Amino acid sequence: MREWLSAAVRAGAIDRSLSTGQVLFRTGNKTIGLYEVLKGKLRLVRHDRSGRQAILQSASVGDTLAEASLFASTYHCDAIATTEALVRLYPKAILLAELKREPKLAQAFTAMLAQQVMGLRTQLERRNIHSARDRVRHYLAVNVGADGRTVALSGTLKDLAVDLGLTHEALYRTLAGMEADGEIKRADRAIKIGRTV
Amino acid sequence: MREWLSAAVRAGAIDRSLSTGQVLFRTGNKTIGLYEVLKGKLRLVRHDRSGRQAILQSASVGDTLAEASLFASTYHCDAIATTEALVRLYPKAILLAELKREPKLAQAFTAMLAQQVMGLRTQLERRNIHSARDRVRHYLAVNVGADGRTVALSGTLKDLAVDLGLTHEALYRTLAGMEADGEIKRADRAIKIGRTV
DNA sequence: CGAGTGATTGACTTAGATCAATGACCGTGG
DNA sequence: CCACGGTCATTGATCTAAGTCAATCACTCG
Repeated sequence: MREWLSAAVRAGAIDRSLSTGQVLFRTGNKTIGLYEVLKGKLRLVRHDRSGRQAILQSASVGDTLAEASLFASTYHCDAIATTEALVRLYPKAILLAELKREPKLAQAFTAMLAQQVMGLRTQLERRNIHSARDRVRHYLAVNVGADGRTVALSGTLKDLAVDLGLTHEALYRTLAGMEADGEIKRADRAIKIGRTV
Repeated sequence: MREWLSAAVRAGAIDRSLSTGQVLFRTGNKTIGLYEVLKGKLRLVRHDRSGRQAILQSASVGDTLAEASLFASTYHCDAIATTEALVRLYPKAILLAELKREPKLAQAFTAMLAQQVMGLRTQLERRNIHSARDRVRHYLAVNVGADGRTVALSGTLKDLAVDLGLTHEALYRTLAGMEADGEIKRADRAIKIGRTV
C-alpha cells in the first residue's frame, strides 16, 4: 500500500477505530473510498436472501479493503470488524483525482494490482495441491530468497499454516517430517532448503 | 478481457499457436506483452535451483497470462502449453501507449484488475472452507443471479468441481445430498436454491 | 457405430482435521 | 520480582470426510 501513495493522498486519509462487531459499511452504501487495515481484523461478507452469509475476504493488518469499490458507486458487501480494529480511509475523490493527475501514480497503482492478481493466483494454485508436504514445497519454491536456499518467515508458523490452508498441527508435523528427512533445516525465523546442511 | 480493449489494441494483436509442451516464454525473456488464451491450456511455472517446479497459474480459455509482465522488463516464470493451444498477444508497447493516451481505457483496465483481485480473494476464502457442502453453499451464495434463487452454471460440473477444489465425485455426491435434503433443486444448466421447490 | 467425455454411484483408504495435553516464552501488573 | 494469563510450538490419539479406484450409463460427434 504505502509505496505507491502520494503525499496528497496520504494527507487526506482518515483513521477510524472500530469495536468488535461494528459495521464499517453495508451493501448499498455509497462508496467513499478504500480502506487499509492498520490494526485488528475485518470481514467482507455477502448475504444471500435466506440470510446465510458468505465471507468474501478476511482482512488483517496491512490488507486493503474493497479496492474495486473505487470504481463502483455502492458497496456490494458488508464490512464488519471481527476484533477491535483500526482502519484508514483513503477518500475516493482524492485518490481518483490523484490517479488522473499523476500518470506515474496511476501506473504504479495498476502495476500493484496486477502483482496482486498474480500472487493470488499463485496462492490459489497452491490450494489445488492436496498433499500437505507438496503444499509446503510449493510455498518454499515460490518464496525462496535470492540465495535460492533460504525462505524467510514473516510471521508465526500458525500464520503460515493459515496461509497454506492447513491446520497448525498439520503444518508442524509436516515440517518436522521434512526436517527429519533432511529436506529442510529450520532456523529461528527462516527455513533452509536442501538435503545438504 | 474483450470488454475494455480498444480497437487499436485489438488491431495490434498477434495470434500464435502452440503444440503440447511448447514454450511460450521463459524466465528472463524480455516481456513483449500480455497473452490471452484462445484455445487449450498453458501453465506458468517457476523453477527453483534444485530443478523442482512450482505451478504459478494454470490458464484455460479466456484467461489472461502474466498481466504483471506489462510493468516488468523480463518474465519471472516460464509459460508452457500443456495441450495444443492458441494464444493472442497484445503487444506491450501498443497497450501501454493506449493506456497513456486513453484515461478511460486505463481506468477500465484498472477497474478490471481490482475486480479480479476481489474475485480471487473470494475464491481463496472459499478454499478455506473444509466441508464440501459448505464450499458449495459459499459458491452458490456468491453466484446467485438477480432473482436470488438461481445459479447459472457456465461449464460442466467437472469444471465446477475443479473451481471448488473438489474431485468431481465429491461434488456429485455433495449435490446429490443437498438435493435429497431439499436444499437445492437442479435444472439443466442451473441450480435453484431453496427448500421450497 | 465405436470412441471419447460427462454424470453418477459404489467400495475402500488415508491424509489431515479434531480434540487434547504439555512445555516454553513473554509481557504485565500487583 | 514473580506469579499468572496468554500465545506459540509441539506431539499423541482418534475419527471422518473426501480422495482414489472402479464400473456403468447416457450422449454426442465424426
